[in-house]
Amino acid sequence: MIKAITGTKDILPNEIPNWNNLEDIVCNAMKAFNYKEIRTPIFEETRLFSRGIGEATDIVGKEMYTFLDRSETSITLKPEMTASVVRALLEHSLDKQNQLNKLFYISPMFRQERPQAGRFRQFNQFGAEALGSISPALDAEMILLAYQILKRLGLSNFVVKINSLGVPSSRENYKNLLKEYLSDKLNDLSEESQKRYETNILRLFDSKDRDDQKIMEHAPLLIEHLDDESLEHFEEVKQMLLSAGVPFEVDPKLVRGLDYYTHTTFELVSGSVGSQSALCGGGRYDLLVKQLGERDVPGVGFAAGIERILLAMENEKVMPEFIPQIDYYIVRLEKELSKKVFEIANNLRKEKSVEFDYTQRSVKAQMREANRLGAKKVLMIGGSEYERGMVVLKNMSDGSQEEIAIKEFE
RNA sequence: GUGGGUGUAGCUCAGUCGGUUAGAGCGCCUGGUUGUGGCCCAGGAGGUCGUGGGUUCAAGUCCCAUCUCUCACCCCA
Repeated sequence: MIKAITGTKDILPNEIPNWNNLEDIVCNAMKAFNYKEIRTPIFEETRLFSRGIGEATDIVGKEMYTFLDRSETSITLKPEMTASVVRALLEHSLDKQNQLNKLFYISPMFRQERPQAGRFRQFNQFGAEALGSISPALDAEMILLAYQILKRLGLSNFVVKINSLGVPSSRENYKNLLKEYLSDKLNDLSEESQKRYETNILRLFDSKDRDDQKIMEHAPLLIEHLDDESLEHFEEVKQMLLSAGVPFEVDPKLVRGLDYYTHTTFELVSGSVGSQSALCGGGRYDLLVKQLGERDVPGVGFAAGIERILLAMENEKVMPEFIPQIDYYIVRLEKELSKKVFEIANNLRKEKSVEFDYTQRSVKAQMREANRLGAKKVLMIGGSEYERGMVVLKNMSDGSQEEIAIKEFE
């Protein structure tokens, strides 16, 4: 039997209402904050991601679905959306048409990792990007937006973590400080962390190695060595979150894996899913656009994992229940009336949802099916009523029925 | 890429110290009088026990391999 590729999933009809519900809530929230939807291709030239996300990141280094097409161009299925959105912005000069572009998306992404709870190779994200302003109000808005969406979906068991990475100049100073602190402890670090000491020293804070954590516990923190401008930016973000009533905690060790972040980074972390607990992550990226084009456009954004959110909703038992319903089921008493049923059904279908039996089942079986489908009303065609030009209309909720002229349905 | 667990009906699972026709619940189908659902009752369909080897008189059960799914590491949404 041919099966879906490892790490991919079919979303079956009975799950679709949950997806539609989530997408509706996302779209409505985005609309409320005046974000406009954007859709970009599923694949891009590989160098968009290698340049945009960063060669040293895990995503680019070992997780991308990359292949050569027939003209030998290196193609990659998008592992995240920010680089694509920025590409589209520059390609169509949206940044010149509007000073500020507030965009959102809902789209599948692809990463070749080992699947586990809350992690898939094809997964869906919704997210938002605001391009064109350095205002901390937008950093706060992103966090508020993500927070509100999760709340509207019914989730409560999650926390908002924020941090600031400052600007590159203050970060460089800090990195040197950190290197100095670690210089005599290098041999005590795990192998992985020793590598990161060279490639991306900030990520040492992420290490789950006990000994590493012990060492890092006393390390100087970036947030204590920010320049004044970065501090002020961060302070304003926090003030606005407070005034918006968004509870948050500052996590100085929150260092995100993508190269392009500056200033604010944040995560919304659930306590209701497995170890893949980040429902949503994002931050400010004032340098990315320049890296991909010649123009200098600041930006801030977030991405949220739909599968993880649905999983959290299930575990928190806040998934709304959707009971299937149709307006009419048409029961045919004599099988010679099949053509009549077909005609009436299609008339009703101009306005209502209608179903009928396509096989030759008994009246009892048809009624059972009507009940199974959640039909509000059953139209019975045939017998003496039909000869008098009437049909029986049965109300399935209370079992009452009445005769109505068949003309009403023709 | 590394490690642990798992695989029996459409679904959730039981199956004893290896022993004869492999079970349950749910779901599905049919029926419980001539043309009526939900509840109840009766009956029915549906399984090469993941796959391939091996041990044995005998394997769903033991051993090996392989695949699958799954959880965790890693990383992230």
